[in-house]
Amino acid sequence: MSTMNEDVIEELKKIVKQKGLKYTEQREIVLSILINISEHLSAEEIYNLIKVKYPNSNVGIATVYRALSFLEEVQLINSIEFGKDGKKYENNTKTHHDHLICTDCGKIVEFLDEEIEKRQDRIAKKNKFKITSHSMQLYGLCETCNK
Amino acid sequence: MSTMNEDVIEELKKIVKQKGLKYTEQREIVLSILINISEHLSAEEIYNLIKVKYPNSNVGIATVYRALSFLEEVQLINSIEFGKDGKKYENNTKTHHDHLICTDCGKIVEFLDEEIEKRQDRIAKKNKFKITSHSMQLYGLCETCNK
DNA sequence: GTCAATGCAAATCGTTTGCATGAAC
DNA sequence: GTTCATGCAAACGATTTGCATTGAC
Repeated sequence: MSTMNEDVIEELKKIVKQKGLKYTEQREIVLSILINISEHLSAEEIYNLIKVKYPNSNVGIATVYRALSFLEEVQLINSIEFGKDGKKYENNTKTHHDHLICTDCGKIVEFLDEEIEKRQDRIAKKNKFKITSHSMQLYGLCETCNK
Repeated sequence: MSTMNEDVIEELKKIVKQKGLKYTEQREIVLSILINISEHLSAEEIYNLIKVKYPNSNVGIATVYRALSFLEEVQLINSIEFGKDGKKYENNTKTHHDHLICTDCGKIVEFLDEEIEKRQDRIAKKNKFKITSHSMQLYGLCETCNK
């Protein structure tokens, strides 16, 4: 385990204590899965990974959903709506970015365009909206699948 | 009924015939609903509207879903993923646009920013993706809900 | 008459909930 | 010991499917 990962776990402990809640192995496991993988995972994929990586633990799918909601609420992870592929989660240590998604093989490329971000803010302002989040996905075929 | 609406119905008849399929009242009703309303509707909202507007017809919810898939496939309508609000449909007579969505009252503002569109294409090209579609939603609070 | 399209009910998928039990504090 | 979190199974909402029937051609 890297130092960074332990930091996030410490952060979780702090938040849980501060909220007067209880620190459980299950929440730590769900967070660990997302910290140690760079992919975007669905709740079910996380559940399956837990069964592989922590075979001695007994974590129910409902607990995975509950842990994910909690972790998102306290901003330790993010969720992204991947259209027909449903909701996926990623850890929140990375900076904001959007996604380029191959509809054939599922490959995902992350990108960030400052100018687009600025223009989004401008559009919101023009329409008197206070933006809380945005979601932008470009769907298409990656180089390999386009042959 | 305006001339434009009848045009779209004619288009549907043409497509159905060309594909060797059958022209049914149900498909026409679903398309009519979307043509005559400027809102974004879910499958269930369309189903309920049919019961109100065409009380003598007997259209099942399954047929609504099947008609929507078909109409989207032949590009007469579009669907948009509205995050937690699910999938919604709109007719395809309008030009491409994105959405600004109020998470409180559900208000939707459509917008188009040429520069953003251009930059999206550029990002795709740089990553050797062939874009087929994109989805961009800005979520936030509208003026009224932000008070 | 043929074959696609329909209505209905059952099935499915992803997610949430109620509740009795177990674990953290 | 109290209270929160869990596992399990049942419930849920949205969508899909199987199948016998109907309707377009």
